[in-house]
Formats: sequence, C-alpha cells, structure tokens
Amino acid sequence: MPFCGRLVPLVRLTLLRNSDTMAIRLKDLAHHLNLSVSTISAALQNRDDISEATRLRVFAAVKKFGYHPNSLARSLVTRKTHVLGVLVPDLSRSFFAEVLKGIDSVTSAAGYNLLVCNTEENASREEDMFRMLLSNQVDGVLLASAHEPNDTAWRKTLLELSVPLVLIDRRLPGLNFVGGDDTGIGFEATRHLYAQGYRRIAHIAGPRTVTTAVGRLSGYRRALAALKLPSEEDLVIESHYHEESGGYEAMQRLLKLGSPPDAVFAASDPIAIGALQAALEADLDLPAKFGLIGVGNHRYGRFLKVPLSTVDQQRSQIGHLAAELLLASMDKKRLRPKAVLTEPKLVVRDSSNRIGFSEILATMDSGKKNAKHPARR
Amino acid sequence: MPFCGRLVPLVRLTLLRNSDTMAIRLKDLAHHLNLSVSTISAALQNRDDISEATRLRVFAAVKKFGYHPNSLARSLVTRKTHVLGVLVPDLSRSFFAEVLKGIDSVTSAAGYNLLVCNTEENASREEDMFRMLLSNQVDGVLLASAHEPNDTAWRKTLLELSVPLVLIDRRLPGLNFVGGDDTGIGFEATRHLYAQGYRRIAHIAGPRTVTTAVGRLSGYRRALAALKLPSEEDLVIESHYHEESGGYEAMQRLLKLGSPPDAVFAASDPIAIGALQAALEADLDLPAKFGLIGVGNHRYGRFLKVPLSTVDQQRSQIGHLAAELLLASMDKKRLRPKAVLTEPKLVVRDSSNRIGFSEILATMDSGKKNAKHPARR
DNA sequence: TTGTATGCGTTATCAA
DNA sequence: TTGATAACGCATACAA
Repeated sequence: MPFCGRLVPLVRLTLLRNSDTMAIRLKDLAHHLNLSVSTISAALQNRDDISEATRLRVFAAVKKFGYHPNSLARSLVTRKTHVLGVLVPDLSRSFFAEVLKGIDSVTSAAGYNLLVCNTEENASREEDMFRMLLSNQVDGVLLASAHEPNDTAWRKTLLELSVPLVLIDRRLPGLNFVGGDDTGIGFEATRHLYAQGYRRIAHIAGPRTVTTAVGRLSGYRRALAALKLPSEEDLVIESHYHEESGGYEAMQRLLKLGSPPDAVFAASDPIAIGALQAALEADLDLPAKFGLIGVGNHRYGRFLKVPLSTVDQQRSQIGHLAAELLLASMDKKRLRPKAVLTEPKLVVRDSSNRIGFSEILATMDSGKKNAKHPARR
Repeated sequence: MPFCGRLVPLVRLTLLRNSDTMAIRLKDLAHHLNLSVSTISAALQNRDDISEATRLRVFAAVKKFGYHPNSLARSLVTRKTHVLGVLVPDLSRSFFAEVLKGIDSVTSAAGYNLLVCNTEENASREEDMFRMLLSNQVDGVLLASAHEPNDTAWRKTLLELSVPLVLIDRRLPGLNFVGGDDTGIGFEATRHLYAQGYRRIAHIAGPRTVTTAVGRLSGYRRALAALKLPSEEDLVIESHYHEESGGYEAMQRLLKLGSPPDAVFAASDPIAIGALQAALEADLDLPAKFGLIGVGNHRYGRFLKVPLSTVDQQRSQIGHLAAELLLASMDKKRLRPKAVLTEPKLVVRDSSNRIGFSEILATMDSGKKNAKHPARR
C-alpha cells in the first residue's frame, strides 16, 4: 500500500503545537518522549505493565507541559463521564442550596462532578434541561421535579429512562426517592401544638401541586383525627411555599374567621415567618395565646422577633442520602426502587413553647412517635 | 446553533442495536432511513443544502426513535462544549446561591450549562476542581477563589490561563472581575452610622484573607478619615464572615472595652446578627443608644428581633454581570481585563434608624455619595 | 514492557 | 443534494 498516513500538518509536529490555543495531547507527550500514545495512556492509568522508569518519565513530562487529559475523548470511549445531572426548581432557595451542597459533598468525594440546572419550577424547561443532560451523557440524575405529581406522561417517561435516577424532595411512585417524611412532619408538628395545649389548630399549606405540601397536609389531618379534633375546612389555607407574603395573607384571613385558630402549623418557614408578622401586627401573644410552628429549620429562625419553632427535615442529610442512593443504583443497575425518608426533628422554640418544654423534652416527645407513626420505607 | 432536540421524547424506541443499554446514534438513523450519516448530521443542523423532504424524514425519525445527539462526540470535533465551570467556596451560603442563580439565568438563556464546584473554601481543592474543569473542556470559568489574595503563584496561573475567566466576589488585579464595591460598601455603611449621629463606630471585619473583607475595612477607614473621626485599632475586630457566633463573640469583646462603641458596622449580615444577639443580651437600646448595620441584605434581615439595616451589594446582579462578562470575553478572546462593581444600596431599618430617616431618604443620601466616592471601574 | 490498529459518535471537507 | 472519508483525543485488545 502506498503512503496512506494521516495528513498531519507540520505544525502539530512541534511539541507545543500552536502553543497558545491548543492543549497538549497524549500524542505530543508521546512524540516528546519517543514513546507511543498507548504507553503514555497506560502509564497515566498507573497500569502495572509499565516500567517504573517510563512511568516516572511520563509523569515528569505531564507536569512539565501541564498536560491534562481531554475528558470528552476519554468519556467517548469509556462511556463514563463522571458527571451527574442535578435539576432543582430554584437554586437560591435555602432548601435546595443546602441539599445541593450535601449532594456535592458525597459525589465529589466519589469523583463525580455536577451539571446543575435551575428549572425555575417550570415543567417544560425541566424537560429541555433533562434532554440536555442526556445529551451530555451524564452517568446519573438527581431530580426535584417541577412537574405536577399527577402528570402520568412525565412519570412514565421517568420510569422508562435508562439513566439511573433519584428523585429528591418530591416523590413519584415507583421511582427512587429521598426526601423528608412529609406526613410525619405534618403529624409531629400538629401533635406538638396539641401537646402544648392548643386545640384549634389551623394549617397554612403549600400548593397542592407539590407532593411535600400534600404530605404535610395529610399528616396534619391524620394528627387531628388521632387527637379527636374536628377537621374544619376553614382552618386550611393553601398558600405559596417560599414567599412570606403568602403566609402573611393567609394568617390575616385566618384571623378574620368567626372563631380564629389558636395555633398554626405552617408548611414552611417562610410561610411561618409571614404568619408571624401578621400575628404580631394583630397583637397576638405568642406563645401564650397563639402557637406557631414551621418546617425547614431555617438558619435564622431562632433570630426572629419570636424565635420560631420548626420541624427540621434534615436538608444536608437528604443530599447525602440521595447522592448515595444514586451512586448505589449506578453500581448495580437493576435495583428495585427505594424510598428513603429522613426522620423529622422537632425544634421547639418560643413561638410554640407554651408550657415550658425544653428542646430536649420535646425531642424525647418526638422520639416516642415511632410507636404511633412509624416512618414507612 | 446545532440541533438541540426540542420536542423529542426522552425515551427512545428500542428497535435498533443492543436495545436496552445503547443509545441511538446517527448511524442507526442513517441505516433506518437509507441515508448517510453526514446527510443526517447536516439535516439536523438545518443546513440549507439539504432537501426539505429528507429534512422532514430525518426529524420524523429523530422523534420516533427519541434520538438525542452525543455532546461528547460533537464537542470533541467542534471544540465547544457549551459548558461553563463555576467554582464557589460554599454553595449553601445565600450569597453564592443567589449569585449562582443569577449566573444561570443568563448562561442558560445563551445555551450554556453549568458545571458547579463547591471548593469548601479550600485552595488546593479549588485547584483540583479547576483542573477537572479544564479536563472537561469547559468554554469558560467563573471563579470565587478560595486562594489568599497574595498568593502570587495562583494569580500567575490564572493570568496565563487560556480559558476565558471571570472572578466573582473576590478580586485579583489584572483579571476580569464582577463583585460588590467593597470600599464603597464600607464607606457608605460608616457614613450612614455617622449621619445617624453615632460617633464611636466599631467594625467587625471578615477574615483578611478575603478581599471583600479587606475592601470593606478600608472603606470603613476611609470614611472615618473623611469624617474626621479617630481610627482606633481596638474598634476593629476580625471575625468569621458567615457564622453568627463570630459576630456574637466580637460584640462581647467590644462591650468589654473601657469605652465601648456606640455603633457597629458588621462586614456581613451573619456577623451583624450575632452582634445583635450580644447587644440585646447586654440590654443595649437599639437604635437609640446603639446602631448596627450589616452587609448583604439577607432575605430575613427585616424579620429579625430588631430589623437589620444593611448594605445590599445586589447579588443576582453580580451573577448576571459576571455571566455577561464571561460570555463577552468568550466572544472576542483578547479583551483587556475589566472590573465591574455593582453599586452598594443602603437599606435602612430599625437597627440604625435613630433620627427617623425613612428608607427613601436614606437612599437619597446614598445617591449623593458618587460625588465624594465615585465607584471606580 | 511497549507498540499497532481500531473505534467511540460526531462534524467537516470535498468529491460524486 | 448527498455520501465517503478523515479527523477530534483517548482507551483497549492484541501483536511484537
């Protein structure tokens, strides 16, 4: 066969190539060291069929020329990108920010990087970004979905997906999930208010399009039933999850009721903060005449005008567990879907601490709950 | 812009190839349509040298089989990944979470995705992750560096980098930068306290290893000088940036001084919150006897026991501007480095509002500043 | 222990 | 308007 080598421009034969614009390749190192590309590749992987001498030469050259491998090329052949996709509705919400950090602490230790997407609570945007993640050949996906829970088409899509997937915060049946035990949260919060002597307990809920809100509401209702309290529709108001104004307005409506509540379980800390504002403006006496508890254990809850009781769903723990579950289901592909719920932790502060339970006692109280309301898996 | 797979089902039909494990390739479509790979590729890019008829056939097949392009392969040849790297010290801090969201809102609109790294305020970890980003062939990098500002080796590395780079929040000379005007922040905060009649103004600073802390301190000093107030070393305490406990302890030390301050400019809202706690425990009367202002305009500052005055450095704006600067410097490679400082906005609340200036008046006051202390670019 | 040949899925060039 | 072929940078089976 006549000359049929690749037409390699001469420039590339110079060691540093177009020095400024182009990165060093294995080929360049090979040329410089009078070795073959495959030898260098083997040396870089510390394979034991390479002599110590050349291994050292290779590493010296790598250092000297500042070589770093091209992950695109590598991933193209290994079919592994070491990149995971994360889709959340709003990066700036402290919940997702803390979950994300929890995820990262596990995945980065395992050598994975995060391609992070902000879906802006928009379902079609979420689908676009999901497609992008698949195009980018991510090894797995963590998703807090913006789709409505009854969107069966979307659920079907997710079920048929071939990439390992773990849902966070918002659950769909049949899929891996890590999140708070929302029913438990609602149950515990309500039961706590009852234990503090409040008897007319209202609930300011999150939007019913989010599964966590549905779960917390249902926990609230279960607790009312268990405590033999009547369930009044007037005492449940649907609001925004993460805007104080929602809680503020809801609280104002509750106060206008013929017989207003003496306590409120707010589905989130922002809701609770808004409600607190309205309660203070109405000169309610917390916790003597009015009790309030939120969800989320926001960092600044204890610095508020009235330090806020809350239920901690253990955010960073959710991140850790989700990342671990994802890594595990990447390992052995066909694992049956698993749901992991973190245990709700009652954090009692002034806003609901009427009879002087200390946080410690309250925690003990919460400990008993497993008998009555065990976390399901 | 190449084909991005809009309106394409996420799940592919599994007729071709090793059905379950392998994704559909151009080759598979080509085989199915009796066309060549290059024709399909051209059709997907909507190139105008492809007949409308085949273009439609191709798109139909794409939809039918749920094809989505392999970005790795594409990027390998186009030398463009449409991925940007972001390195921040702590994803869960509200500042970086909000900046990140701001970044994402402009980059995602421009078709870029974010590879996000949490450096944990650790310089060597930052270098590792930076290397990883380069391996991943990111098209550009946004960096809030954990390196000490006088680390000349690191600065040299960054200066010699071939990938477009924009620093955020923490500045280094000679490099693109977007962040708050920290000297201006320190100056305005201090001047505001002075305008409210406080005369013995202390500063609880951030760690001097972070340029923002240095800038705010220097703004504080400049203001003292401009206002003919003495600069006393006792009145400056270095603390942690984002832990309330730091501000708490610093405040306690200040209160033990022979002649304690009558006002504190805290370098961050968390510091201010800790200081507020200590001040309230010491029964200080805010704002009558004691004034306090922080930096950051944290979402919950206005709900605190004493609503907190603060200087807003405009977080999401920083994200927007940083992303725009990065995209611009990716466009025309050799742009001389640019520093963009957002204008500090005074937010006056109860903690420093002694003589009853409304927020509006305070804003006007802040407006005048440009005469005395113009933001430099 | 090292080198050769081949292919990963795509784009780009140029000929048909 | 379409198709064959050569890259892109790397890993890997197998030959030397």
